[in-house]
Amino acid sequence: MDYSRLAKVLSSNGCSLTRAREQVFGALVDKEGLTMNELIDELSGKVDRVSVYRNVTLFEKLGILQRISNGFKYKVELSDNFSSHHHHLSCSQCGRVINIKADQLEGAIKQLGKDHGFVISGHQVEIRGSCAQCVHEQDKEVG
Amino acid sequence: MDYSRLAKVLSSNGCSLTRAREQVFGALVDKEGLTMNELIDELSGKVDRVSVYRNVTLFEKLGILQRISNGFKYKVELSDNFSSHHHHLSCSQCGRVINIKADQLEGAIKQLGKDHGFVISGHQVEIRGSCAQCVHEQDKEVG
DNA sequence: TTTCTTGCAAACGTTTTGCAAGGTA
DNA sequence: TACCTTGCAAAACGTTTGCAAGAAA
Repeated sequence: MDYSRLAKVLSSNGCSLTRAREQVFGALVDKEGLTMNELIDELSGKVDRVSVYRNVTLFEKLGILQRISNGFKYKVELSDNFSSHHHHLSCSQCGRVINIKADQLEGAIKQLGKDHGFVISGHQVEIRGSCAQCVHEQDKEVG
Repeated sequence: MDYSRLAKVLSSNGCSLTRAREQVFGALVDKEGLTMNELIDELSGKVDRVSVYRNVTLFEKLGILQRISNGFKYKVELSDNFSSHHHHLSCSQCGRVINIKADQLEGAIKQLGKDHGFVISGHQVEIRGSCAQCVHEQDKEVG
């Protein structure tokens, strides 16, 4: 695992790359968003839940990760700096959050800000429904 | 206050229009979204917080109200059946959630579902930033 | 050494559950 | 009567705080 970019962001903010931070970061690399509980479970025995919370908060402040809406809970995932800007399809059946590119949305959102004199600092699009896989499973059951 | 449509939805689902439900519904009419605490405070002395929660849950199930993301908390507002479909500008400074129409987004979102074989049941767009009023206040302070 | 981090325990705010009493049909 | 609904108390979560011990510079 390459922690050099992480280490750089941390050290330039007066923080060090500790074992716990490596663990939290490592648990998020190449993953779709995780709930706090999933993240805590995955790190259980390795990092205390309190440290998970503290480092998630820190990482968010440093722009290392972001929270994404998932129903009325949230999930965490590495931020655009460590992955790339995208939006989410939330499957209500299996709970997956699928990352998608959505260039068309970006323009429409910028325009809305302009129309309403609103200075946009960020946005989030959550599309709820059933993913292709769950729809497929259902079709099999019914058919 | 006209509760006839509310009564109709309730009774067609085997529920009655009680005093508490009138109160909860009434507190939401013609309002931008409220947090649970705001709603509970507004009904304090009139409806117990537990009943507020229970009826919010019921109303959501019956499509009477919807929860909207606000940061990683949520607010509640009457659903599209009792108001009209719209999206939200969340001001991070004053906390207001401003309702907007966003026709351009609707098409883009539908298309995304198609592209990914995803059956959309609902969507939510949250645009965070500073509302015109807060930006204006700030300009005054600085200038 | 000095400062940053961690783990544990305990506090907190939000939401849910159990239950007996009060309404409604 | 039979069922719904409410309020209260208490439990269950998710998250944060205080503090003393452990790691990093």
